[in-house]
Amino acid sequence: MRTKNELTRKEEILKVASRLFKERGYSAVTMRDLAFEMGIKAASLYNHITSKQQILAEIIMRIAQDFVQGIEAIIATQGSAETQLKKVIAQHVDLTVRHPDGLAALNNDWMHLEGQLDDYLKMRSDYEHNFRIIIKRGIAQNELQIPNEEVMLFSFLSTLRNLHLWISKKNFQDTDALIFALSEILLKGVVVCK
Amino acid sequence: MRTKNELTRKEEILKVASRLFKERGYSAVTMRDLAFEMGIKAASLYNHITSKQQILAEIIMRIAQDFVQGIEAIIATQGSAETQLKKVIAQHVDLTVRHPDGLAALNNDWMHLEGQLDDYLKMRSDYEHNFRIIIKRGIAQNELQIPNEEVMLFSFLSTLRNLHLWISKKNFQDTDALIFALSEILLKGVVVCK
DNA sequence: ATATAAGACTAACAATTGTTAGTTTTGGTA
DNA sequence: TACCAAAACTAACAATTGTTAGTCTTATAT
Repeated sequence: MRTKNELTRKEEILKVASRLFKERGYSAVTMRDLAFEMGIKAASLYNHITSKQQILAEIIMRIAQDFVQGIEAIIATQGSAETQLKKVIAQHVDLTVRHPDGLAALNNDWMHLEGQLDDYLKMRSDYEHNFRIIIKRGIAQNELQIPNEEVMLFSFLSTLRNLHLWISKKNFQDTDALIFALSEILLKGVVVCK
Repeated sequence: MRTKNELTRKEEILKVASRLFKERGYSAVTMRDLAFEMGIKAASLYNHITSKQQILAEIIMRIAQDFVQGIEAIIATQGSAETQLKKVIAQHVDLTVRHPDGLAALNNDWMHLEGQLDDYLKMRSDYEHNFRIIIKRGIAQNELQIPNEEVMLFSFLSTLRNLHLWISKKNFQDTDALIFALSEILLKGVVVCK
């Protein structure tokens, strides 16, 4: 029971911390804020975690790992570039649905990582590298038609990285519908095809 | 000369503050950090500004006003929905080029506004309201073909709001080229039209 | 040259920060 | 029941926070 409860309580802290980091940002959340939301005193947090910094690192690095592993799996499949891009979109939606608050922290507070900042930056550039591979293959095979690869990468990632602002909001119901709409809008645009 | 210098010095503070807020976020920047970057002591800042909070508010509200006024002017023109959307894109690029750091602060730190938070939120929802008007008109006139209006709004705004991450970066040269590429990608998508 | 005011400075404040040490409470197991 | 460890507590710390009060410096306009 020791191990099980320890994990549970620590996970609870990470969950509450994610929400607070999303609402106010890492720097504006104090250990006393976090403790209050947990219904305990600040000093008690340290029975479960070792530092505020560790909380942030754990929230961010777990999710970052999921993304990197995910896109590597997608690259390994044999689909067309369009199919792979749809899978990337679906992965972003899926991970955002599962960790909406954590993704906000990842997006907004990664620069407050200390010991693991370099690791994070490496993972991010690996991810973008794999994204570019998909794009380049699509262009080479005449599947994609893009005026500027980097602008496309930026545009896609801007939308996908901010999904947490949309999900965990008022009228979000259907994951599959969101994936479909996003795929259509990102891949096929919005103006009527002439 | 009094007024002129006062403005200049204060503007200098706002400019340096914008950069620091972009790099670390409002809460993580101390008045001593800001003063150090200005080459003076923290207390001296208060000869030019009244509080840290006022710095943030001034940075954000000025830019927010530009956006609201800009989209109202665009709505007032007679162009097609596609033309108006291109103007919205161009406006985002233009304002981001002029205030890249300020836009980061606006995006990331608006929740730390105190007295003017409600004003800001009203301006943001006004802006989105006007954006929706353009979209709805385009749909009504069969110019736009969209599976989900709200997802399209979200996708556009995610990209446009994060332009500061792209601009003020390595290889950015040509504003017009960026506007063109963004318009193509956002409006016409990336897959080859069948 | 001198008056003036803009704008820098030093020193200090009360509050808040993350964290530690040491102690008590709690609840399940022997 | 007695024990034990998990997990809460109180109290305190050194550092840092935004800000104020009061003083000195500097440069320009008379």
